[in-house]
Amino acid sequence: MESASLCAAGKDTIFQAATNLEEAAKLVLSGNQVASWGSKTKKPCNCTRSQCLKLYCDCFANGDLCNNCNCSNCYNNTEHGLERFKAVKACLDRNPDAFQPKIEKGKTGDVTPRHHKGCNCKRSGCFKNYCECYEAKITCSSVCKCVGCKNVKSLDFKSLMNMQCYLDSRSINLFCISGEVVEATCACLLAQAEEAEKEGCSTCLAEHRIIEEFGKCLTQILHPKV
DNA sequence: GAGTTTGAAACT
DNA sequence: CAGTTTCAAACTC
Repeated sequence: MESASLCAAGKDTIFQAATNLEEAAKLVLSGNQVASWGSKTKKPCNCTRSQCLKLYCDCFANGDLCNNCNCSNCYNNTEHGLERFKAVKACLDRNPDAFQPKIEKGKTGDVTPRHHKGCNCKRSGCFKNYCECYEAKITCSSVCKCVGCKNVKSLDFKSLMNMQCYLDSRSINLFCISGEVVEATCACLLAQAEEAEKEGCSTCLAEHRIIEEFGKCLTQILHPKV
């Protein structure tokens, strides 16, 4: 029984290693093609210490060879194929998804792309290019572990005016919603925030839940009987 | 352009 | 797996 499971585990390990090796070979080959074609326009890197063989290097992380970069002591080229292959394999051993795109398209029917791993920003508020989500021009999601996130969906003035046009057609004035309604809405949002805090949700997730709650409140205002 | 800040990746 | 270090890009002055 135990030896059987050990055997299965061994098989898995070998299979994973083989997969990584195959993936590494593919990446090395694709990199060679990019270098020889030289057609792909990409941002040049400026690496000095990583030899462009670690994921710190954008070229390497994207599976590209360095081409017209400003890097020094670069090994991410055809002359150092073996070193590059070893580096790719080492990355894949650490993380089999290391060379997968970080931004995944939303599931079928969901048009919102999101960061695969999410960000971990603490000081930028996810509102500067330090944040991988912000840099990719997408909002943070529930997979993010960021603190003080400002990179969330928000209503802009145009959306608000469009909403008012819709409400006008129904003789509802968004800007004249009674104090009672505002108070009730705030109470709902506060309750949602407290619940999120009690459940230990991340700031980002809590914000998402509050926004969702706000959406529900708006629906209630527009369709009081629903 | 030099120095600082930032967060991902790598390392321990 | 958490804490620390290294790294290169983003940012500020």
